[in-house]
Amino acid sequence: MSSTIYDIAKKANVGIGTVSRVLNKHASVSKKTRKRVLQVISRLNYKPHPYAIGLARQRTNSILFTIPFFATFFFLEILRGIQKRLSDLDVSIILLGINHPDQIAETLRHNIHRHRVDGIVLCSMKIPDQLASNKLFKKIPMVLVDTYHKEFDSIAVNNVQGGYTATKHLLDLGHTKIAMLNANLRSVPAKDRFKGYQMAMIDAHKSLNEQLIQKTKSEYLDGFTRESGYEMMKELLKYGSERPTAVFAASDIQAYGALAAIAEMGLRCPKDIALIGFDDLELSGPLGLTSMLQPMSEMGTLTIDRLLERMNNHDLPLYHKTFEPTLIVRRTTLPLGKIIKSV
Amino acid sequence: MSSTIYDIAKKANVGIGTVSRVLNKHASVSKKTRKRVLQVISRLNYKPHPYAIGLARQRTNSILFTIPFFATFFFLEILRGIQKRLSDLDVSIILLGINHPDQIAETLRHNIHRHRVDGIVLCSMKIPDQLASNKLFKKIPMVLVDTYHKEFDSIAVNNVQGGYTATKHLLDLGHTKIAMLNANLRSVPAKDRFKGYQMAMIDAHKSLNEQLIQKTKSEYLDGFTRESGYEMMKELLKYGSERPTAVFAASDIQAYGALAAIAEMGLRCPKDIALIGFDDLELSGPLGLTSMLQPMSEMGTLTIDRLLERMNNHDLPLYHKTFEPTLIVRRTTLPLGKIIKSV
DNA sequence: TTTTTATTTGGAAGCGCTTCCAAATAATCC
DNA sequence: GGATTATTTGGAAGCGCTTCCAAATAAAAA
Repeated sequence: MSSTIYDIAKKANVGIGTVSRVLNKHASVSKKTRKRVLQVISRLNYKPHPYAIGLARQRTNSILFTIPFFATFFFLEILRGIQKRLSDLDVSIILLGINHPDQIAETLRHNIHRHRVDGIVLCSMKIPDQLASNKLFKKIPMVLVDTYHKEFDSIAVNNVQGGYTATKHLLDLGHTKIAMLNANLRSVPAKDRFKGYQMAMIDAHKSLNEQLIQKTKSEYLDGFTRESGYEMMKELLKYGSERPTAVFAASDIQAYGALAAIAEMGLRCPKDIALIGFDDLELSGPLGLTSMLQPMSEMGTLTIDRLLERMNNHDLPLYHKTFEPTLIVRRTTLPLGKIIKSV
Repeated sequence: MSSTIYDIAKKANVGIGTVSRVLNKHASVSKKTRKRVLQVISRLNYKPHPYAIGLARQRTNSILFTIPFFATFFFLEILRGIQKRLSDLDVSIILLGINHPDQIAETLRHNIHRHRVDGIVLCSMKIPDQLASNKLFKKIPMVLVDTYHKEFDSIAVNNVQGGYTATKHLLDLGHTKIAMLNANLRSVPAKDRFKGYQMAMIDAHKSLNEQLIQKTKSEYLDGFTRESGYEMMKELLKYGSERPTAVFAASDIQAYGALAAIAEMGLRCPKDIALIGFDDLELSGPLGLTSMLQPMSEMGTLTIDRLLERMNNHDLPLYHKTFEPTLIVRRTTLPLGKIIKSV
């Protein structure tokens, strides 16, 4: 049906080797023949068969994009950055959601063999040392995103700093009873943001009140869900007059749930409770939620650049890049007195 | 590096044909040899090379998932349904965003050749007759989602009915000055929802006030954006006391923008203005937005089922399925007097 | 037992490319 | 001019599978 390299060779009166050389921009083809071949190629609207290339070159031109569970906004943004970079390169992405952290090594191994990927992007999951020492993972190029291990390239956000900045922002507004709505601590970002919260509180000589530190009960998505935020906020509001005056949510999506819980009790942000999230999702603007911005799309493109470099040269020195999140102040943490009308 | 079918054949003392037959569950292999081969396969942790299979079978096991522009929530939900169905089948999805409707035919043609996909899913775009009559598209299995053309299989939502139901809901609440915030009419769903609006108004013997019918000025995403909804709502609010008492937005995302515009003017939903959206996105619950629910994930799985069937048998009769959207009533259209506290 | 028929098996050819080596051609030097 | 070297070219072999046909084996019939 489609034309092949043989058709091109015949029509252009050259050998298949020459056609291949033209396609791959090898130097040793005379200008004249190159032009002739290119003409035939465009006349027949010829496109090389990606699988044949993959088979012959012993590469699949595909990478494994691995995330915990399935699509949340954060990963979609990263993915968008990755796709932007990859669309020119004929590299395809195989999406892999990992259900349980214990299965990382086994699931990865299985999919590496099954899809014969050339490289791996691994998001937000703690890397067990046992995995790092496995020879299979020494051989295949891998870049970590939003997590860290000393033996692999990594692109991350400084979540500790972000947690610190967020908490500091609340402290600066004069709050002292500051609660945190956290996610499951097996999630690296959750743990780090919590660490930042603790550090900021300690630096400000505030006591860490266990009552104000909410832990998610949900397994699903590591607790990075609206429902989880809603539940935890409900808990905090049960304290009545003892309730916190400010809340740091480990993610915007949880903050959305918290907003709903607050509104349901007839309370207002920031008059009754100040609220800050993390991620700066698209809807945080319209909702007026203060948040910590992460350059997710940029992280995605950088990830691919790095992975491609490593695929080309396996012996590159390790690379670790950390982005600093930026505080975006909106209605939910306006200083009292400056409050504008809310939705 | 990885083992091949030859390695398996040698270790199991059979020919490569037999190994292939075992892998593909062909009948004519004796139980004894089958067992022996399977043992070797699992001992060597052998996985067939997907590209070699694709090359030999003359299929790529991939489909093209085509959407206008890039990822909005609606497509993500459809995609989720599709992935659920496809994960078992070793079929991969190539995502393709089309920037301008005029380019559909050309972009599709280019990508069909380039990726050699086995099938196509095409979302929400009007199919030019010129495309339908093209022989390339007669040959390759294709399923339309959220749009219709008599010569292709299609899975759609009854947007006319949805628009009608939404408008009727507002009419039943006693509103007479009902505005519509629309998207670009080249979008099939936008046009149909508008048609439903018109029909409901006419059936209720209400006049169609041109002033109350807002058309998007935005090209981006066909105007299915928060910004567009915000702008259009602003326009409506300029009418002062002449402003509508109820608004039907062509999508939830536009309704979110409208909500912001309403709040900004110090008005409240539903006290001052009742509002209904379309899509029932995840955040419409927490925001209390009344909306029309579409079974998107279900549409996705059905789409794939249908596409696979057609890939297996090209001569199947045409199939058209229409889902009815469901009205989900929330705060923004509560009858006056029943209003609960808002965010 | 021998023939006939049904079941199982082996492996060559082919899918569309890349890559390598040897051969053909062109350019340079004496 | 011929000898030498550099550039360009053709195409066989191989990537890991499927598929088909012919051959081997087993089962059934005579």
